[in-house]
Amino acid sequence: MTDTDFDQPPGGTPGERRRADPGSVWLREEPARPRPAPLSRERIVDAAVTLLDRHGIDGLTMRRLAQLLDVTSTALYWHVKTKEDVLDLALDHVFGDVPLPGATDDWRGDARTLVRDWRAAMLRHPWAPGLIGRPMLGPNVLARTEYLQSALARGGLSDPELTVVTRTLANYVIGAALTEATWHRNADPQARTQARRQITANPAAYPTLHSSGHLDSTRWSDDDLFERGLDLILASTPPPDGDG
Amino acid sequence: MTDTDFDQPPGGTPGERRRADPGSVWLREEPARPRPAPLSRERIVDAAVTLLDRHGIDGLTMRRLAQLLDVTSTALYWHVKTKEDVLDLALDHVFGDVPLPGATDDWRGDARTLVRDWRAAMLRHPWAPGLIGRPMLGPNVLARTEYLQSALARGGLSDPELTVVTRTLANYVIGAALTEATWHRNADPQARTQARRQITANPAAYPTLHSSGHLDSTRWSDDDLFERGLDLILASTPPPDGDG
DNA sequence: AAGGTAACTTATCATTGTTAAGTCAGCTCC
DNA sequence: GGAGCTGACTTAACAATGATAAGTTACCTT
Repeated sequence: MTDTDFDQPPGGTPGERRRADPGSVWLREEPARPRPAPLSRERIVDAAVTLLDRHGIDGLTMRRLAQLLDVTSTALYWHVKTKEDVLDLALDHVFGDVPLPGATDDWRGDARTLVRDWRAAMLRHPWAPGLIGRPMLGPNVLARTEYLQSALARGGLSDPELTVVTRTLANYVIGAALTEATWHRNADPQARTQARRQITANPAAYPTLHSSGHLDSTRWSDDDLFERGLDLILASTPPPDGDG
Repeated sequence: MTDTDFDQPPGGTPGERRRADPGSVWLREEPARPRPAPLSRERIVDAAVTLLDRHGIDGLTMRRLAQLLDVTSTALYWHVKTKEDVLDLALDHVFGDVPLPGATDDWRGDARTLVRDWRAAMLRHPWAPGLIGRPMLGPNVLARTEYLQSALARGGLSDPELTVVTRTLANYVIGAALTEATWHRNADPQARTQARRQITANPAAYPTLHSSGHLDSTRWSDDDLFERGLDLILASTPPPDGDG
């Protein structure tokens, strides 16, 4: 919490347009940037993401956000109706980072790449998974889901299985990102080790977890586990010569 | 938000031990319950769950919680260190509701039952999935994970696959509960239909989603889809005569 | 009866999201 | 070219919230 970027020395606020007492004309600097940048909704979202990345979900307050933009907090409400709007926009912004490459012959590879990037985007902004829990209907999300499902459709999936696999993949990536981000967010890299101690402490209560090295990040890499889980789901898709 | 159980008429607070001005002895009711119930950590958690079920995550404030227990808000801090503690305990409480039946011969059925109940417990308390995002290390969670993994181990899974399948199932159920609870929480049953309109509105942008009836709850039942997704993951486990 | 301590209550804060009302530049319109 | 409108802010202020510090009371022990 003791960080820069707010709590700046009260004498400062560098290149701003403070009203103050005018004094002599000669001492007044010419209004080089009387309106440095018009403060758009986009700039607000960018700043919000920056702040969220730096200080987590609790670190985003309207006042800090405003301060980062060199504006009063109430100015934000001109461009945005509520703080929840900011969060919604920030979340959608994250999904916009997931690339939508062109479809190739390898439909399975296309699906895998999308899901992989999906997870990566969320892990780059560990606060994002925690925000899922409101209707994710941004055009960015829908577009990615469309891409995913169309790839699966190219693979021969149809009617009920198509929806099942699409949803399963989506649920899988959300769940994985959410749990991984939880560890990621506790900046303390020892947090997980500490957690694991709970299991190693009494192996009698958790015999299987103990011997399988559950939560043991030295034994299992999250990336590997995710990829293998992905294989597991995609492997169940019909072989190339499926009917339909 | 205009609901009962707070906003009770200011004259009321029925059977409480208000100090007030003593007045005549005869008018004072005898102290039938001077300490109605000692207010344990358990009672706090129970009340918190009640409040969360009724008013969602934003409806839980320390003051309302206290009011429901007929106590001042600061009294809670004697039994609990912070509000986050209350949330952690409430979340763990939910997982405690997932039954842990004895292991049967049908290990696949055991795993399926556990995961199914896991999801059901979260959907019974739609605020719960939103709270995942803190180190879920309560003994209840660990016990259920142990049960799940031991069932899979009985099925012949070992070393890397065991961890992969366990995690995949956990991620799947978390993701499913989270997204489903999102719809569930918007009490408006039309919300989803309204959301779907976004797809049906321009089928050109979302051809596959459109023709597959994505989000169409009249076409797909969430329960069915979940069960099929579960089949999909469990089907990839080795056949009965696998090596090991 | 004395004293100690568990279990509260009464005051009180700082922080937060948000609204209402003022200000001020730049533009249009007569 | 001044009047007035409006977009884009600022200043002031509020109610709600999580939390702390300092009382206060009931009960239990000695």
